[in-house]
Amino acid sequence: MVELPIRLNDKPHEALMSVWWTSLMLKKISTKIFQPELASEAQFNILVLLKEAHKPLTQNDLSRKLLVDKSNITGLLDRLEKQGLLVRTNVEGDRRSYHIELTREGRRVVNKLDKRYTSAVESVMNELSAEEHEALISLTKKVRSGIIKQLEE
Amino acid sequence: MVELPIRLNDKPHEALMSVWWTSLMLKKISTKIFQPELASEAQFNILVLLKEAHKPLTQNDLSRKLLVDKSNITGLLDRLEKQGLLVRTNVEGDRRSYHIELTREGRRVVNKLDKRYTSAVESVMNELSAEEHEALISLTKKVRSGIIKQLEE
DNA sequence: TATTGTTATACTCTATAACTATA
DNA sequence: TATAGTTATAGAGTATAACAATA
Repeated sequence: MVELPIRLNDKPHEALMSVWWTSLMLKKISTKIFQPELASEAQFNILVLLKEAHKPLTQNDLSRKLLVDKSNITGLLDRLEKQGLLVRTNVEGDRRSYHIELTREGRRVVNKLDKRYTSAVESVMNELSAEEHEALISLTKKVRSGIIKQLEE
Repeated sequence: MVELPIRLNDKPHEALMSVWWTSLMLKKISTKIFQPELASEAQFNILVLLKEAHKPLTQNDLSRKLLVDKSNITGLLDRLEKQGLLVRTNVEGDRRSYHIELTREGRRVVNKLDKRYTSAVESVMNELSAEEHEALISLTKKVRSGIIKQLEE
């Protein structure tokens, strides 16, 4: 799996597939890391977003940031709320919306997973130098801006 | 979404998350590209693997190459076979196994999607130069080798 | 009229374990 | 005993459309 499972003749395609397969593998280890506290990466993404946000987020905010439809955000939050990791609170001035807030337990869990996750990340990313980290950031950012254009077409 | 939705203080983590979010976006466009012929990226991965393979593949081969459990390969192939895109044929000398082969229709579909996919890839990857393609390939390969080590721990 | 969130529906994928047939 | 594939099950994510309450 370090090598791509297929051979490609053109480099742009190979580069994209290389990103793709890397993320597929990332997904495999992430599943291990998040268990047993969380069921999925989607749940982790939500908790991290809530943790890092400097202001309260609505379900709509989460939907836009995570590219997940609002109808599915409802279900994701239901499961996390049921586990006691977050709560919906009323928004003053807009009775249609909720602010999503981590509970104390939610904060504990996300911090714990973040540690576990960060240590796995360190071990993985030790393969690369500081310059290579920078390069990878800048290259994938370019890929994303290509994707944005593609999405707009 | 060109910018990561969260700010990170350390570069290795940022680099990994950048790969992660890029793949999340890739997944979004891939869903568009595969429809209506295929239901998922998992199905496309199987067809591409079959197309590129230079020898017949068994379900076990697919399972190992795609990191998908063999029990789930069964279901994936069932759906693709039902659509007439592939067939299971007996393997001479091992009555436990099947060789999975694309049908004429399967070949037609994978070629069609591959074209659609390739043209989207080109448009996305035009953002990068030839040298950058090479760099991205080599960097993500390093990340994968880090992941392999992590998986072995 | 537009927006926020919910409900309903119907697939698809995934993880796990127990099972059959064959090697 | 080990291996290839199937079956069964339950949980989780996704896409889509219709809906209620509020703005």
